[in-house]
Formats: sequence, structure tokens, C-alpha cells
Amino acid sequence: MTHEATTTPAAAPPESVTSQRIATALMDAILAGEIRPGEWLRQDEIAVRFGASRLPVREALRILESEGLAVLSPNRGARIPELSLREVNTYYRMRERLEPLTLIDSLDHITDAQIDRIEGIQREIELNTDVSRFLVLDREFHMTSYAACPSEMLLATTLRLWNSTQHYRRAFMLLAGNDRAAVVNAEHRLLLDAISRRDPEDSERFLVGHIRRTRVALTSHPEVFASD
Amino acid sequence: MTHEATTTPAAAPPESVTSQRIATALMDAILAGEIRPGEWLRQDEIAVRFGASRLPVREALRILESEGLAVLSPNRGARIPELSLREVNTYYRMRERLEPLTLIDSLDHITDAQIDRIEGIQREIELNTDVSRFLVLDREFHMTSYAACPSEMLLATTLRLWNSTQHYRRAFMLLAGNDRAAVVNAEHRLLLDAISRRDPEDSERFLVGHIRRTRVALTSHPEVFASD
DNA sequence: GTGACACACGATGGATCCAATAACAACCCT
DNA sequence: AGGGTTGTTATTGGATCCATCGTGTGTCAC
Repeated sequence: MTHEATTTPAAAPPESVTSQRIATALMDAILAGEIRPGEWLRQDEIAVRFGASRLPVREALRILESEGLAVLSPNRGARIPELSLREVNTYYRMRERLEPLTLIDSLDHITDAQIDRIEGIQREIELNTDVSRFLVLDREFHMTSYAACPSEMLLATTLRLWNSTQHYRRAFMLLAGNDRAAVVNAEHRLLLDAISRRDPEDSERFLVGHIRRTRVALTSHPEVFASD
Repeated sequence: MTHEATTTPAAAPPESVTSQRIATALMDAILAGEIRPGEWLRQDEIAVRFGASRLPVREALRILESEGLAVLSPNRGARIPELSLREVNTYYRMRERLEPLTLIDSLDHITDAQIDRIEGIQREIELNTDVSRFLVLDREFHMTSYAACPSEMLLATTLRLWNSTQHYRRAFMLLAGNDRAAVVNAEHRLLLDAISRRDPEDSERFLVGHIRRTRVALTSHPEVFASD
């Protein structure tokens, strides 16, 4: 749209609305790890932080809820949910089934420029050594591959699954390091090749393998999850 | 706690909160077909209908949005989305991939009493001739089979997919009638048998077949969908 | 007659104030 | 001293009023 490159893959919602602006800022803070699972989001505190009244904050919390980033209890407030190992495992199994569909539908409309962009991201991943940077690049890699999917609902559901598990991916990476980078790069290269050939079967195969291996690796570190 | 029975039916969200009460009522109205896709949900009108101010109505609309039953445009309002044939097709392909997972996870915890209940519902389906009643019973059949799934997120996602496509299922049934009842009953019986044996492979096989055949039947009537 | 512009109306978004609910703590009674 | 109860406080839920945005209509110019 504009000359500025947007970091978010989908069309960003208009920022003129205060509630949406607060929701976006809170979402970024949560995904960046500044707000962690288990923390309460007090309306008054957020309101003064953004120089607004509590009303748009309440709407923002509802938006966060619809994104799966917060749970609202009546008369109790909003908090970031703490996920158990079992729950994250389920989220990843949902991803293994859903994301191939997102990718397959995206393959029907993906452009050469988008494929080039994915390859550029992968090159940057292979040169990168910082863990936090990897989380951003990995997300960009996959989201760009999904960007051409025509179904907003499918994209939104995929994004929800990514957002809800973001904290545990980071906790795992900070703990285990990126010494498995060679495996990730091999998987990404195979996936990228299948995408560039616009081959739905191979794309699904390598994507499922990639998500599944990540799930197994994640769940081998129970200490980063809630105690169930 | 006290000797008095609780008025709320335990599983349902607390109705003491006005916004939740309005959201539930609106959701029932949408699923019952009283509010149809494309219609605008004006805050003022809903507020006077429920004898409340516009504020809880705004929260209720946010809840509806998170359920996938409404889309909110800033400064424009909320409306029930009109889905094209392509979009409903995508929703059903999502169901084909996700609901087997919901069912498989449910099979690990499902009780004999729940299985008996599913069989009772199926018996009622076979005796029933009314189309509207079938929609309710069919939903009950499947939702009861998913009820033991321990993942709230997976259940909620499944429910969203059902709710979002409810209107088009009804439009199709009212148009095509239930002359395919024999096929549905056969599919349900096979699925029920697999569930009662707690067989995940057969359960997935028959469930996918059931959803897929329904999708093909649905999409053979393009006249019930938005023009894309 | 048709196009564009401007104005007015209606609906939504936001701020402030008040009521209700839940966690917390001190207190009293047993 | 312990458990139950009650009062206090902080936080959320709701109502009313005002500002802002989008839309429709009417008019004026071409």
C-alpha cells in the first residue's frame, strides 16, 4: 500500500480508533514478551499509560480476547492465559492440520515477488545468530508464505495459533538456544523449494514435518509451561 | 454453597453481566435465523430492545465478533458477514481438518453416558422429519461427541466454524429438503459405532467423509451464498 | 441533465460519573 | 486460638453526555 514496509503481514486495522490502537500496542507488548502469561491487565493502569479513558481499554481487552491473547473473567478482569504443556501441544497439533491448508490456498495466488521475499528472509535467518531476531524472522518467513491465502478467517485462525504460543516459543529458544539451526534451515529450504514449485503435496509434507518436529522439541522442555 | 440451587446452568457463562446476556441473546437470534447475514446491528436499537444502555451492547458486539458471528468496522458499525460459496467451502475444509482432532481428543475422555446420549440423539434424528429440528439435533449429535475434548481453544474454534456456517446450512436444508436423510443417518451410524469403540482412525475417517460430503452437497447450490 | 461540492443527519467512539461485585483484612464469637 | 463473619477497598460494569466520523441529500455550477 504505502512506501513504508509494514511488519505485520495482513492489512493493519486503522489506527485512528483509540481502542484499536491500544489493542495493537498491547498485542505488540505481549508478543514482544514485555507482558507475560499470568499477568493481570488492569484497565485503569493501561488507561493512564495510553492517556485515554478506561472505555477504549475495555474494548481493547475484548479485541485481545478475540485474538486469543487474553481471557476475560466477569468482575475479575483480564489476564494473559498460562498454557500447560498439554495445551501448547494441542495448539501445535491444530497448526499441523490447519497451516497446510493455509499454505495450499496461498500457493494458488502467491506471486514470484513473494517467493523471492521468503527466500530473502531465509537467507537472513541463515546469517542471523540472535534468538529474538530469529523469532521475528521465522514468523515473517511463514506469514509471508501464507500472505496470499484468500480466506481472512483461515489467516486469522492461523495467526491466533501463532500468537497464543509465541511466549513459549521464545522461552524455549532462550533456554535451548538455536543450536538446532541447521535442522530448521534444512526444513525451511525444503519448504521454500516446494513453495517455489507451487507443489501442494510437498509443501504440506515439509510444513507438517517442520511444525511437528518443533512441537516435539518444545514439549521436551516441560519447565517453560504452566503446571497444568 | 447455600441450600438454594444456583440459577445459572453451571456450564453457561454467567448471565449476571449484561453484556454477556445481550451477546448470548443475539447469538441465539443469529443462529435461529432471526437475524440474517448482511443485516446491520445498530447499537441503539439493540440497547432499547434489551433495556440497557449502548455500552454493554458495544461489548456484546465485540463478543459476537470474537465468536465469528459479526464483523465490526470502525465508525461504521457491526454486521453479520455474508459468506461466498468459496468462503463457506474453506470453512468446511477447515472443519475437515480440525474436527477429527477435536473428536480424537474427546475420545480419550468420553464417558459411556455421553455415548448413550449421542445414540439417543441419533435415534431422534431418524424419527424426525422437521428441517429446523434436524439442524438442532445434528448440532447436538456432533457437539456431544466433542464435549469431552479437554482443550477449550480447540472446542471454541470448532464452535466458531459451526456458528459461522449455520445460516447456510439452514438455507441449504430448507431448499434441498432432507431427502438425503438416509445418507446422513448411515454416516452418523458409522461414526457413532467408531466412537463407541473409541477408535480414532475410523472416527476420523467417517467424520471427514461426513463433513466432506456435506460440503460437496452444500456447494452444489450456489444460490444460497453471497455473489463473491 | 449530470456532476461535484457542501451541509445536515444519524450512528458510532470516547470521557466522566456512579453502582455493583470480588478480593482482602480485621474483628468478633465460640 | 481458629473459623466464620462482616466491613473496607480496589477494580470492574453500566449509564449519561459530548465529540467525531460516515452517509445521504440537496443544491449549485457547468
